[in-house]
Amino acid sequence: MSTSTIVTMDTPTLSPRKRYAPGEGDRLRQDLLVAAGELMVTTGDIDTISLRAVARKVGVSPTAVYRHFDDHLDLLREAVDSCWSDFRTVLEEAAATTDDPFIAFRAMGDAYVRFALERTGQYRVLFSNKVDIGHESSPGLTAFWVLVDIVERMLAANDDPRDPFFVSVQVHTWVHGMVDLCGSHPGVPWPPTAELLDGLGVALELVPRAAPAD
Amino acid sequence: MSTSTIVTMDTPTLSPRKRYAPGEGDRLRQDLLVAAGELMVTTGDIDTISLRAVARKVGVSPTAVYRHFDDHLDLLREAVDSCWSDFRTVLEEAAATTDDPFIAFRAMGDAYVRFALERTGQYRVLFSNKVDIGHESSPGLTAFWVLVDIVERMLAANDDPRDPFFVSVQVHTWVHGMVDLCGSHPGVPWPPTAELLDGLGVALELVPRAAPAD
DNA sequence: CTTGTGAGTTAACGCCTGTTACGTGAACAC
DNA sequence: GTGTTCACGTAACAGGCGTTAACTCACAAG
Repeated sequence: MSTSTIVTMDTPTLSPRKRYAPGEGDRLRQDLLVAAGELMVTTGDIDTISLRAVARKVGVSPTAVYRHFDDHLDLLREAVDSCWSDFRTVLEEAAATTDDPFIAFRAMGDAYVRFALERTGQYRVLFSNKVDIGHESSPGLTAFWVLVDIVERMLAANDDPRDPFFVSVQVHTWVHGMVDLCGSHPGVPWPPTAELLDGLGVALELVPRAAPAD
Repeated sequence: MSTSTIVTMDTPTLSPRKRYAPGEGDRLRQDLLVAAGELMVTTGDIDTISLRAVARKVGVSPTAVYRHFDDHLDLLREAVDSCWSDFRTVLEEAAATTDDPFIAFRAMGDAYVRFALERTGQYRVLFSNKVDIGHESSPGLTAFWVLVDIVERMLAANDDPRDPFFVSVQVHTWVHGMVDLCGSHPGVPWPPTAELLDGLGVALELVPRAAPAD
């Protein structure tokens, strides 16, 4: 008999998985990336994600990975890239809902916080990535420039002479600190994130300037 | 012959290490903690620090660890504790150099940033620790209350009615975001940290209030 | 000189890992 | 029907890991 009852770590326990038809083998590639992304959610650490674990989650043998990726690192790199792409899309869509920079700013902040707190593991992989994946900064930077643009428009509306880049760095570092700290220390009685976001806008004067009393 | 030329991963390449004399075996315990701390500096991730790697760094066999620690997790937990203790000492000493809360605030901020940027790996272990070490929050909290005290005195000096705890959370989240982001993405052209710290004090109004023009 | 004993070491176990070489079986082309 | 090709699977490798059991060996006490 070729089938045994022994369940090793490599044999999936359920869903014997029909193999994809010839020509659409690239779908497995996508499945592997999704599985890697899901593993990030629970581990929050990229170098504890083994090639075998990803294959196991999809229900495929470890060697099947090599048909679609050069090696372990290549798989992880692509998975991180696709995660960056998700994150960027979320932020850009939130920012594009309105032309009012103040509203867009808050929408972007909310989206940022929601992503970071709902998909904490992935967020950690993106931002506390010590693995040298190569071009680590560029995918995140494109979303950052959207923020700089919004900040620029807010400052202009307020006749505020501050440097938009500097203020954007202030915004991003602060929001990152909030979500990273709250996400990693859930036991601490943090103030609600909405309140913290409000405080950020007030402290950095990124709210519509009140019309002077006439 | 009992000595072979084969260098396995467990045999140290240099310094055959004299064993400690009877009675002072506890010194190896300390050596192991120091070695674990040094590994944190380079890895920044606690669960890639293997028991064997720590033993290797000290120049001792893996099993020697078990004389001083229950198991792998016990070793890591003690190492993290000792790292927390270092960090707390640095902050408290910086804060205790003066009675002026505004000066103490800045000194504490500088010390925080310096620790985080010089010992990035250890800082990451302390604050992005997803391993459930048990009492994860308490050692850091004691240093946090020192901050709350300083903030309280600053607010009092300024007749500022804000909640010291809330403001302290704002301070800490922001500083954490700054050092975490700068530390993990060294390629980005960050503004100087001193400038960012200044901006933090200004934005959160944690500077001596200017005397009203008379 | 004998006898412990403290401070380690050696050998081995079972497991998980990335990676290679090779096999297999179904779908399509002709 | 035959052959090829695509989409995988099987078996095996070498090496790292935590952990256990048993051993060694210098030094101190009596």
